[in-house]
Amino acid sequence: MGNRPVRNRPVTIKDIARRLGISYSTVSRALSSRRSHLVKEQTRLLVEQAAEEMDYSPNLLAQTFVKGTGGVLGLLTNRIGPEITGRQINHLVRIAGRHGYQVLVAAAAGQTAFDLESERAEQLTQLTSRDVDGILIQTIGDEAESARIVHAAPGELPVATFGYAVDDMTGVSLDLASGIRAVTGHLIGLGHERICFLGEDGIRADGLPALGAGYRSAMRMHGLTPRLAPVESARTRSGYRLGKELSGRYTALVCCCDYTALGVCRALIESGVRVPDDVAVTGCGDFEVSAYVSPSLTTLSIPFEAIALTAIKGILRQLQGRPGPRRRSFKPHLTVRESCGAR
Amino acid sequence: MGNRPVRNRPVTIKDIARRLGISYSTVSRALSSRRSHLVKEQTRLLVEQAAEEMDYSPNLLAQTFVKGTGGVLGLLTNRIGPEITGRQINHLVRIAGRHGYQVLVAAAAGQTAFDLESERAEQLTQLTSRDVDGILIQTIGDEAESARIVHAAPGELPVATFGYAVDDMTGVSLDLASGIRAVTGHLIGLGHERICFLGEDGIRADGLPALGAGYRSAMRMHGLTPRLAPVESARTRSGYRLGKELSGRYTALVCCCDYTALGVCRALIESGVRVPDDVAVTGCGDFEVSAYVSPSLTTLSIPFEAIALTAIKGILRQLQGRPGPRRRSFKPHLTVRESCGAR
DNA sequence: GGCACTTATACACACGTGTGCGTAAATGAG
DNA sequence: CTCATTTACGCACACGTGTGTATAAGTGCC
Repeated sequence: MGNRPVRNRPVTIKDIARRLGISYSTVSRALSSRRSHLVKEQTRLLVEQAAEEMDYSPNLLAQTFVKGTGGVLGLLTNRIGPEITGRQINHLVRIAGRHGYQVLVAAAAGQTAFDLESERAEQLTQLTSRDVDGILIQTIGDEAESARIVHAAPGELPVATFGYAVDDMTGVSLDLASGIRAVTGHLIGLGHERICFLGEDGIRADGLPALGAGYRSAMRMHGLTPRLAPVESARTRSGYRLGKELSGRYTALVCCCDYTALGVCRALIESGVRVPDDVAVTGCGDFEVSAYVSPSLTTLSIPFEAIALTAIKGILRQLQGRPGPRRRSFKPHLTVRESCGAR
Repeated sequence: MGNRPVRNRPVTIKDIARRLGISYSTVSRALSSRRSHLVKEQTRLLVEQAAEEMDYSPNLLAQTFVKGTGGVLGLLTNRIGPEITGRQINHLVRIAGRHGYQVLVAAAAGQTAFDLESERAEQLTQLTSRDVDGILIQTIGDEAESARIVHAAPGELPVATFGYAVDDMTGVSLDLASGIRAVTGHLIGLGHERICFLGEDGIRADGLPALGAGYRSAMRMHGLTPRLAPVESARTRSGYRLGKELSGRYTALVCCCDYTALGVCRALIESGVRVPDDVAVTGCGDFEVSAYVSPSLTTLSIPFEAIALTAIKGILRQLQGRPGPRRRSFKPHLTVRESCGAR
């Protein structure tokens, strides 16, 4: 890190004031004050014209500094699959932009779980110390960090989580457990009994781990013994490997991610196992391609865009002075296609 | 909007100074100055201990304000496919985070092309007026805005474009034209003559429009007449529609995007056309699923992560005072799989 | 034309931090 | 013990903008 970089300083309101021979507070009022009676109409016009000519643009950093508000939302992402995270960032940025906000993205890339937690806390304080107007927190996949997050997020700063519910904070949660129960139930209804779940075996009842829990509860409800195959990551490659191993041992495979499912399908097909005739496969997420692959994928449709929109609405609501936690839960929707053999 | 939000003010160096009965400039030096001889070791320890106890964290906004540098990179995205943009944002955020930077993302969502250009300019000045340390500009797909971008980006602020080359600015470009020539040439080598390109018909020789240009040049080189089918967007749905229309009129379809290609494949298969036996299909991008669908997709592999890394390296280089434009070009790599019938 | 009153502008301080410079304290040498 | 030198700290200003308050200028009224 070197010293202050030398750049051609942009014009400030002081420059405008100097040129017009007036004080810069007058310029400030002329440009920013809504109550027009504080500055003479003629002066305002002069100032605006000069600002235009001198190509003035306000220093948003200074404005944020003094006003404590500056049109930026913070976003703390989570290390789940890059596709989901990337897609969510994209949605959030677009929606925020529509409301006049830019998005400051912080990512924690810790190696160990502990590193990751403390890194997330660190990133959060960085966001707050930059005086963002609100913070969006993606909460899926990591364990037990909610308390720390809540603690790190200071009192009145608008915060919205999206992923699983965190205590009584404003946020958007996704009921993955009920969704995966629906998927599993659907397969059972089709006559399957040897059904395996491919994903991480979660304890907690929400977030990504909820998938495993939901699967187990559905199996037990029908008197079937649950079988879980742990997956390294929610990627195609990982599903492919698992598909090679599991080939032929089950009649149905419930995957924690569409990419996992697609990898599995490929592996099965290469091994001469037919999908869905020999083995049914389901995914989770309903990615863009999932309706167009062959066989098309039976999966859980997740309203990613609605979730992003609702999270941002939650922030905006708090910014408008309507506080109080406001929780909203989305249910994923079972989309039946070819890969489960139901049609 | 609204007045300054009331929050529990975080502790400042003044609070520490008050508690210790010393001046706050001493506190500032104790906490930030690298040259240890400016403050007594004992004082430094006292200050650090107090800071720890009071849970002090520096106001990054104020630091940025006074130093002109604050660990934030700006990113101006482009409205190409949400998948590519999302993925690139994800890469950039992760890599930037690894170097201690957060990323401030600005998105322009203009409806008309003109709106979009002026919005991009607006977003750019917003980024600079927030004193970001550097700006990453995604340049793919839009026309003729390079001049405006260059103009809007002030003198010495480190800037790196990625996408196509912009004048003599530091950046990363992607030679899509040569890539698509390789794809087209490969199909011609397989004996195809009735080859259609599915994408936008570009004039400019770089960026996404370069795909059309590259295709045409390859066709002409072999004495074949180019045929172009315009695509609405680089999405599966759009490819699917086109696939229904074109079914059977060509022996090979060169698509501008993997998603387009997958949509096309689906449409063809539904119509009873076999891929690759009856029609060869190729994509562009080599997305995560493309190796795992059936038939697996012959496509152009684009080193998205390397591009992101190189762009950020370009910014860091300038920040370390090694200026001067530094251009780097990547060539996409032809990845032959099943959908073209070559294996 | 003087007084009360409105209006438009200037002055000064604030936001939190960094830093050049002056100065008091501490230290050294003679 | 005195003077020169180093060391550690405080003062004051800066970054660019917003805003409360004092004040000068303008206006109306009798």
